Amino acid sequence: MPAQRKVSNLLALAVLSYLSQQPMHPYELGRSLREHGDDRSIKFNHGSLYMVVGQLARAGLVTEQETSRGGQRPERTVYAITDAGRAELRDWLAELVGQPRHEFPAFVAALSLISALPPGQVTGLLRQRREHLARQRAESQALIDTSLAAGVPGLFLVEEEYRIALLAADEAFTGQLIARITDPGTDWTSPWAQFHGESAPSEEGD
Amino acid sequence: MPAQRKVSNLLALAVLSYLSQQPMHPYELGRSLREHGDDRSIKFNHGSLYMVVGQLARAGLVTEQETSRGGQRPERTVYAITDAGRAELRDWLAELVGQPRHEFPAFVAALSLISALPPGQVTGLLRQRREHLARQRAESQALIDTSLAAGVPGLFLVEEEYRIALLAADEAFTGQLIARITDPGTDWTSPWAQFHGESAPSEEGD
DNA sequence: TCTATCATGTAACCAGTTACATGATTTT
DNA sequence: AAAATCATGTAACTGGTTACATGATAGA
Repeated sequence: MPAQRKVSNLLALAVLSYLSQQPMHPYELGRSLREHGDDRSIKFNHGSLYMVVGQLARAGLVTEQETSRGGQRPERTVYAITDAGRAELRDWLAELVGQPRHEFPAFVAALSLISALPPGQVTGLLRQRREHLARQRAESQALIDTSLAAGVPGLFLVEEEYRIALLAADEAFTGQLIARITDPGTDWTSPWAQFHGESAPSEEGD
Repeated sequence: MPAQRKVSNLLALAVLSYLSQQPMHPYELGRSLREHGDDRSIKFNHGSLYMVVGQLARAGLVTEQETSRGGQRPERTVYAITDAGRAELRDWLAELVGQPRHEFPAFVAALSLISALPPGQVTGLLRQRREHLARQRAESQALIDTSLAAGVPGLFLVEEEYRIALLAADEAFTGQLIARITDPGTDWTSPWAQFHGESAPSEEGD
């Protein structure tokens, strides 16, 4: 087994990465993450940042560097990455890139139970889905375009391109699924429809 | 905002679906889930089942139907779905199919921080990744083939086909990314390599 | 100057995982 | 009959989210 990480939350990876550039206090980390749009790639909220930084500190991957009070503001604790932290960052990143793990997207769960809805309703929902996906894809593309125009190097936009690739594949799959359900030649639609007391859905409007 | 679900764990969706067929006790639910291979689509373990069933009961979406003791075995509590539970099942499924939510796959996180690794190492890792993906895709395909041969209707294998579609897209993207990094014509590889004190990686072996 | 928003952190709560417990079968 | 595995559940712990608290600045 691959040596369970002491801190498994992916937010910790981002924290290590940012701290490898320069020491910061948690709030500043949050600001930086948002500014760089990393909140699109890594789930986080105010609370989880403090939690993760605490975990990293307990694990010895970061240390309190100074506890300064600027003016009358609450104490801000600045953290710095340690050598162990740098090693963890490299090792963890390498693992994530080199060894894809089995994940559980919500749509997979939904598909595995899809027979609980009648096929007529499902085709409608799938059409809706396709539109949502197209819109999301367009948004991602727009984000890339404006970023590039603003001078952001392409290297820092690969994750967005990856997202687009997945969205496109999802869209294509969704379209094919609609076709298969509405295609009267398919074997599995009729029993499905009958189970729900429906007749097979027509192929209008695809 | 879309009326936060009282129980948000996707395992609960599967539980509702299975209980809509017939009442069962938690352990039996677990067995059924594994037998149908739903553990590939929905993350669960022994403990989380009991938790989720408890949550569903508190939310009124399922009820204890009977508490039978068969022989000397520990008490088995059998649960049945309620009308509210059936409504929740339909509504939740419809939402999941019709409105794709923003998700956070690990590889997206890794890509967003990829500049922390030197490009030479990254290309190697990406090649590794591509092989892993190909293997996973082959496994999924094999699973589909044997299931179909065993008489499982295609309707119950769509989620596996979806997974294959995503894996294929991922593979393709990974290949293109390797090409872009090793392509000496690309603008973003050189500064990246220099930042790590490397020369740009060559395009051998792709 | 009152109100809103920013900046910063802590505490309480809930969800999820791991470990424990125990009687019943089956295998050796 | 001892050991392993199945069947079933509970309890303890850890991770994550939401809500709370509070001084500082900026806008009305």
